[in-house]
Amino acid sequence: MSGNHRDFFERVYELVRQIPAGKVTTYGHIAEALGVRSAARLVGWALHAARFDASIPCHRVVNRRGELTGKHHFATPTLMQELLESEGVHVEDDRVDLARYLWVPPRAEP
DNA sequence: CTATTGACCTTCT
DNA sequence: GAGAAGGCCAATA
Repeated sequence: MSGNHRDFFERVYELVRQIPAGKVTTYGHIAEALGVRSAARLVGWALHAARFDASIPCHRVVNRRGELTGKHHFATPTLMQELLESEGVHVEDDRVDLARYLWVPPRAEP
């Protein structure tokens, strides 16, 4: 459906909300799904502003290498890993196996 | 108001 | 192969 012409941030929020439990996505894929793969930084900023929003599983978003780069921004540096493992995502060395847990978001409007 | 930074990624040298 | 720079938008100082 159409009609989702909102701010870039809200688009990221909706996409992150659609991430199924036990899966993780990357900033680049979110940015690319929004049609702006160069704006991967904005995704990080969007999540940074969404860290106070418990409705947004920002812990399911990792960088291109699957590293939990934003774990330090959580309430506790281990909260991110705890949440991921709690959902069945095995975290090793602050990293997740993208080949196994990588979830590709549906491409939004072009 | 301008300048700098920021949970990143891609491409060039 | 490794390193450096650029690019995107927003928030903060």
